[in-house]
Amino acid sequence: MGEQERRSFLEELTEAHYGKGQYIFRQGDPADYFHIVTRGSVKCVKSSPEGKECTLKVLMPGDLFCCEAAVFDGSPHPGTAQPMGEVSVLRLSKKAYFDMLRSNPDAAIEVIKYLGNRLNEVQEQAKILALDRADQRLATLLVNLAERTGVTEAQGIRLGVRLTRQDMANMVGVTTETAIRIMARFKKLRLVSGTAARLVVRDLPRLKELAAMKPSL
Amino acid sequence: MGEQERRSFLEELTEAHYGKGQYIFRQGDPADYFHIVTRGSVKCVKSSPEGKECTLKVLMPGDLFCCEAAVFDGSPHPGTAQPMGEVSVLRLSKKAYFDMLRSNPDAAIEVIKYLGNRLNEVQEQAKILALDRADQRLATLLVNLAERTGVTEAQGIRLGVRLTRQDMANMVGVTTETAIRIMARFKKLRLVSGTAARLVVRDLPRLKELAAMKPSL
DNA sequence: TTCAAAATATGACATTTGTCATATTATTTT
DNA sequence: AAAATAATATGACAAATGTCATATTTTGAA
Repeated sequence: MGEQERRSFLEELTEAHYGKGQYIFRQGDPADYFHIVTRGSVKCVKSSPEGKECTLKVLMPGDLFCCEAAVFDGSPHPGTAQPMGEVSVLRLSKKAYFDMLRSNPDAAIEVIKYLGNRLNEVQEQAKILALDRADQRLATLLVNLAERTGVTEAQGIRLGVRLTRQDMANMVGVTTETAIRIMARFKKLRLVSGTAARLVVRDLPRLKELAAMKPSL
Repeated sequence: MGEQERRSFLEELTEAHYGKGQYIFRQGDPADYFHIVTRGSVKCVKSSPEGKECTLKVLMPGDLFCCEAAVFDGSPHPGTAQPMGEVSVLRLSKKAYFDMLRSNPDAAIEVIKYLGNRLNEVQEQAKILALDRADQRLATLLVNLAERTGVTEAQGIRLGVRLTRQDMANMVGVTTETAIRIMARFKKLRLVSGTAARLVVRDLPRLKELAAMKPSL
């Protein structure tokens, strides 16, 4: 890649900031940009015709969200991207993204790797939704978040994202009430503590067991 | 890409055939090849520690199955690839695949497009597993298969894949009994007819409605 | 601080789905 | 054709999860 080309990509790379209550894009919007999270976290949400919502993924800094299919074939965004607090993202126009991939095979391979990982991740998630009970799915979620975003503290691992029971419910495909009841059980068993703003995983190993176990506690 | 290079890729491209009862690869196997289906259909299956199974996707001719993450970072196959009847696949070694992507940006972009579409597909599937009832999920499955593999006949659209109720159950995350009961209901409503070897969708529009509808029939 | 809104909690009950047992019907194989 | 196997069917009951109502607590904003 020549200097010229590199400069032209950089010119098309802009940073955007979003806050609570805003949307980066919404389900059905035209897909004109390729995005990269640089600060904060972003929720990827899909909603059904009846208004029920499901959170597919929490993107962290470094994550791409391109909605590839949409960017390439001009179809609308299949879901909504919603900031969780203050967020910054880099945006690259469709054309610049495409040119970059064409002229930079290494970048293309990185994107392939990234998409491959995401694909595996979602397939694992689909398996869990298809086969596991609600409490197992919730345990799996807590384990993943603890490992991906957790900060070790005196009492356990504090999650790096603010998550209400409703958020968790949307991530594992249950109602808010069910999520609340299961979390109450987990709290009683000293597996977790705290709520939304300060959620702590106190017993990772037992949560992991529970995620793979038959009988519900 | 020079003639030399092209020839070297082709040299590494071999065709393999599989039949009923065999495996193309199994969950946990090392991932050494990139595959393309050329004939027949292939089931992608994941199983849980307790032995329950879930079918994530039926691959048709033209589909890639590379388990990208696995091919790139040397991790084991995250699932099993199982022929449904007689199947042919092209296999390309890891190294040849990688070289091909590096030297051929257009191919890399095609792979990115393909993976992007797959990602959307699985995310849609996850949404459905998270939010819809069993009968809606089954209706969605029948609609998709009718549109993807169906052949129009006098009585309706005949599916191009052999699918037992158990197969369907594994695809939508319910037990075999539940799939049987729901299919019995669909049959009574004249939405479908036939079993495994000869499954016919008789009323696509109503199945589509049902897939998006609140009350169960 | 005080008030309003959001989040968590809990009970009673309905619905959905799973489990297990057993029977019947198709399909393959011998 | 007969036997064996696989697939479909159905009932009775148990377990998981959803729904709706309402209360309490926590958090954030005026």
